[in-house]
Order: sequence, then C-alpha cells, then structure tokens
Amino acid sequence: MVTIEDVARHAGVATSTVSYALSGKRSISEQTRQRVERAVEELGYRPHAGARALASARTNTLGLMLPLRPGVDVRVVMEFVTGIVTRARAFDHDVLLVTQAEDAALERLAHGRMVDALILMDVEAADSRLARAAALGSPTILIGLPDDPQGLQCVDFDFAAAARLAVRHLSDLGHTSIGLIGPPPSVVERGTTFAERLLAGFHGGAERLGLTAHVELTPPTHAGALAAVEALRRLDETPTALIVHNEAALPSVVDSLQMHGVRIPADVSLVAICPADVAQSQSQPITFIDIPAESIGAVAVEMAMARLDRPDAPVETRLLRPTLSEGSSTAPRLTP
Amino acid sequence: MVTIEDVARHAGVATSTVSYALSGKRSISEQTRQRVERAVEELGYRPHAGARALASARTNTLGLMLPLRPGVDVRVVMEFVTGIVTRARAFDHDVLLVTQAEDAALERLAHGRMVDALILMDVEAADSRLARAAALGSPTILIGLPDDPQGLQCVDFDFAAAARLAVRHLSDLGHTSIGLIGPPPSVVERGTTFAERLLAGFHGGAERLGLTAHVELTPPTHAGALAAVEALRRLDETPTALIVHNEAALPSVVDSLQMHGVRIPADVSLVAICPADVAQSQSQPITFIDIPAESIGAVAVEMAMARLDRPDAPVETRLLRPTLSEGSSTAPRLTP
DNA sequence: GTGAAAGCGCTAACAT
DNA sequence: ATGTTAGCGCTTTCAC
Repeated sequence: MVTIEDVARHAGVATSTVSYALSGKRSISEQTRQRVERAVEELGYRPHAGARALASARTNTLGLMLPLRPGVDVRVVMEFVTGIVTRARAFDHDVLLVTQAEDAALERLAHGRMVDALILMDVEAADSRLARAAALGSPTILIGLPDDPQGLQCVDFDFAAAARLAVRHLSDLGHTSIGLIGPPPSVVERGTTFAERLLAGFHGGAERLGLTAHVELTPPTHAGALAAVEALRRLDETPTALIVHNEAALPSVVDSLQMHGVRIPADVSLVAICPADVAQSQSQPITFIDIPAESIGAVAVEMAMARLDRPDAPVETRLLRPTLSEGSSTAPRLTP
Repeated sequence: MVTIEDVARHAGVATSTVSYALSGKRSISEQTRQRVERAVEELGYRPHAGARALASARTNTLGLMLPLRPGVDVRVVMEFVTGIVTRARAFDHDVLLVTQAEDAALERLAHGRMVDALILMDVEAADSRLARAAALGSPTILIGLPDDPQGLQCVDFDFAAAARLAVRHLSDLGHTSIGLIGPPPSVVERGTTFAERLLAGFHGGAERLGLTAHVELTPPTHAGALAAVEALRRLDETPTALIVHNEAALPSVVDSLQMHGVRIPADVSLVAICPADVAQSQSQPITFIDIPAESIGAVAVEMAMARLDRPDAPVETRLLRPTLSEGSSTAPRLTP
C-alpha cells in the first residue's frame, strides 16, 4: 500500500507537507504543491480512510437510515437516496446505509464514529427513534416533520402549502366543489404527518375560499381508486375538480373517470400532487405539483454539512415550497 | 469518548485482554471475560471503527454500486438492497453506497480502504467497470452475468432455466403455440444479458419440445402492452399460452386480454416471470416464476464473505434455480 | 491465561 | 513556507 510517507519521500518533503498540500489547510508554495501532486499521481496514492478518521475525528461519511417496511413507495425512497448520495459526493462524503429494522443502528454508527452525521428518512409524528437520535450527540437531520423534533433539524416538502396551492388554482378556474383523492388510510393511521398537513392545507384553503370540500382516503389499488371516484360522484354536489395525492392511485383514477365517460378537463379538472415523473408518465399531460424528493434529500445533506461547519448555528426546519406545473387536465369550470 | 483503555482500567486488565475478550481470538478465562463485558456495559464502550480499520486492515464495510440510470426498475433495485444490507448485518458488516454515475468510486473505496469487498449491481454484457474492478485487488461480486467476468465472482437468477421451466409447464398442459411478452427493446439493446439468456431459454425450450414460439419485445407502457398482445393475436397460429417477462407490462397485458374478451385461463394460459409481489398484486392469482432479487443480494454478500475468509478459494458463478408457483392463470389447453 | 508495547497511516500542534 | 513529532484507538506480535 502507498502511504503518505512514500509520497513525502518521493517528493522530497515532509509528511505534514503532503498532508497540508492535499488538504489545503495551510499555505504551500506553488512549487512544492506541484511536486507533491506529481508524486501522488505517480505513486497512485489514496489516503487510508480509517487512518484519516482516527487522526482527524472526521469520517467523511454520512449515515442514512432507510425505511424498508412494506407500504412505503420505493420509487420515492430511491429518489431521496439519489439526491442524498449525489449531494453528499459534492461535499466529498460517502453514504452508509442502515435500515429501520436494525434496532441499535444509530448508536453503532454514531458512537463507533462511523459517520459524521445522520439522516433519518420517513419520520413519523411520534417516532421512537427521535429521543435516541437526540441523545447521540451527532448532527442528525430528519426528513419529515414530527410532532416534537427534540431539537433536531427537519426538512420536508410543504404539503399544506401544496394543498392550498392546488385548491387556489382550481378556485381561480371557477370551481366551487373540490374532491380530494387522498393517501391510503393506512398512511394516515401510521402517523405520517405529511398526510395530516396536506389535509389541513386542503380544508383550510377550501374554507378560506368558500368552497365545498370532500375527502376520500384511497387504498393504492385499482379497486380502491374506483370506489373513491364513485363515492365522490355520488355526492349531492358532485365535485367539478379533483386533487389527487396518491401516486399509486393516479393512473386508476384517470382510467376510472374515462370509464364513466367523464372527460378531463371538460367535465372534471384534475391536479395531481406527486413526483413529476409519475405525473408525466400519464397519457394526458396532467397539471401537477411536484413532490421534489431528490431536492429534499439534497437539502438534508446541505443541512448536515452546515451543522458540521458550525455546530452551534441555530436549529431550523426547512419546508420546500410547492410549484404547480400546468398541464391539460385543468380548465375553467363550465357554467351550467 | 470511551476507549478500550478506559474499559481495561475499569475491568483491571490489559487493553489487549479487552480486545481479545471482545474478538474471541484467544482464550480468556470465564471470569475475566465477564469482568470485561461488565465494564463494556457499564461504560457504554463502542470500538472506534477507524482505529479498528487502521490496526486490523478490516473495515467491516461492503461497498455497493447501484445503478441509478433511468429505465432500471427501482422496486427490484430496492429488493437487492434489502437482501444485501440484511445479510451484511448478519456478518457484522455495513454497506456503503455509491452510484454508477461517479466514475472513480470503485478506486476510491478499494484503495482508500473504505470497504472489504465490493458488489456491483446491474452488470452488463460488456461492462467497462469490470476491467477496473478486476485490477483493484478487492474481492468483487458481480450481480449479473457479463460475457467475460474477468476472473470475478458472479451471481444471478437462472433466466434461461426460468424460461425453459415456463415453456415446459405450458407444454405439459398441452399448449403448442406460445407467445413471449418480453422485456423492453431498450433493455435488450443495452446489453443486459438476462434478456438474452431468457430468450435463449425460451427458444431452446420451445424447439426441444416442438412448439411454435413467438416473441414480442414490449415497452413498459400500457400502449406497448396492448400492441404486443394484439400482435400476438394477429398471428396465424394464435398462441394459447403466454409467458410475460416484463413486470411493468403485466397488469396491462391482463387488462388488454380482458378487454378483448379473452378469458384467463380458459382461452389463454399465462405464466409470469417477475418478482413474487408483482404477481401477487394482480387481481387474479397468476402462475409465476419468482425473480428472487432479495435472495440474490443475500448470496452476493455470502460470496463476498466467503472470499474474505478464504481469499484463494476457487472463483465460481452461482445461478439461482427457478421455481414455479401455480396460480389460476394456467390450465390445460382445450382441444378444439 | 494475561500483559507490555510496537505499530497501523494519518493530522495537527509545535517548532523553526 | 516547511519540518518534526506526538498522538488518534485499536490489533497483534512477543514475552511471560
């Protein structure tokens, strides 16, 4: 193995000079820097990660705890992972993966000095991991918005604002009765706060604008989507606009409307709140509000890095603002 | 931070005794072992991963290179990841994630002594990573079966055997004309060898049994599935049995047959080759051959571990054998 | 069965 | 601007 001493000898300098030339932590004459770099190149030197971690108390590794329970949408999980890994590399960090299933994983990573910081995905309203994470002393970022963050940093999509934005868009088009095809009941029961926040935004927005609002929590199955659509159509004041916050059900909802001979957007306007690629893979261009999972992951990494730089910076929660992309699934309400 | 010296002092023994008591690498009297364990417990000691890696040349970490390119089925990717992480933990190893997108990732992990072994997912027929991986000197396991494994270990599902098994099952039921709804053309073009192997098994099996065989490479879209089904039904000798190896298209194929008034299995028998959960989420219980992604991941880890134990053990390729689970989508052919 | 001590390869004072 | 050196916390000889 090529060590820093080999490089120093080869370049005719001290080991510390090599270290500093590589880290840039003190000024080095251009000449020696070049000699060092050449030596590194010629010998194919790579710093030993363990040695570096031992000496510097920095691992350049981030711990990521993934949910692998049934019922989570793996496409979204992968988007988070992509955003996290990509952004971490930009900060010269790697990502160590652990699963929710392993009980002592957080302690192992933090106390064993395997990672500089932790990112927890899929945080619920009352999450038993939080108290333990807060006790670790490692910078920890939560993806999600628990009832009590216990002093930890949070990042998430602003689901309430997304719902309000969707409602306002439809209201502006003249719709006065709006249906929401919501997430599965199981998601709500599980205590995932994004569902609550979305519902709060939906009801709050509708009330403020004087609209009639109906909600159908919808299992992510074809039959579930069908039933939800039918339930909404059976109402006295049948909604002329639909908000779909359920990526699994979206295709079935569209199908189901077509089956009933309901035209989009002539008879019903439709706004989806889902990852952009889901909306864009529909046969008709859907008006949608993107759930930017990859960006959320990237922001989580940035927050972790900021915390490592300035450990006593104020703790904050960041909520990513929604944007609506217009497709051909929304139109002004036809006055009857 | 609690160090091994703290533990030694607390237990009244030498640091080496603590180390050995914990690793079991030399015999320790029952009494001192207990004293050490108590001290570990009381102080909450966790070995420093970097220090351990530096001293022992072992990181207890596995590197996993994931494909994040568009077009890979993320559900299957997540199944691999689950199998790998879970099995790695059983061997007291963690998993470090890198993406295909980063060019020098393999060298970084291996030469920087960040991992003990590497697992490469989604290996293609002619994969540029292989030569570089072979040059690393780290144990490397390939998931997939390239044309030239360059001396590296491989593990994959036996797609050829799966196709033969499906063909034989249908032949045994009296079917003489079989259609294959295959993977997207893009997958075949990309040089993913599983598609080739499946096609070879399909044609070989059909020929040996004297059956008529037709293939439709099928984009993973509703329209693609529809077109494929219609193409097969337009043939002179319309197939009375279908093999679907395209998890994205499976639901659409089933829908499309229903739309045409084709009953399963009365008019057409259907065998799917796909992950079990995809088959089981259909409304009708489909006869299927599972693609056991999680098991493949677990086996990859086992191969890596075996190699670390015995670095000069013979290199092998492991192909997981298919099993067919009967549902209600296959039935004897009605003799006209 | 146990202890003492020499590194593992690096960083970061402390020198000059 | 560069060199010297004392650790970081652990494993593993070597010695008893």
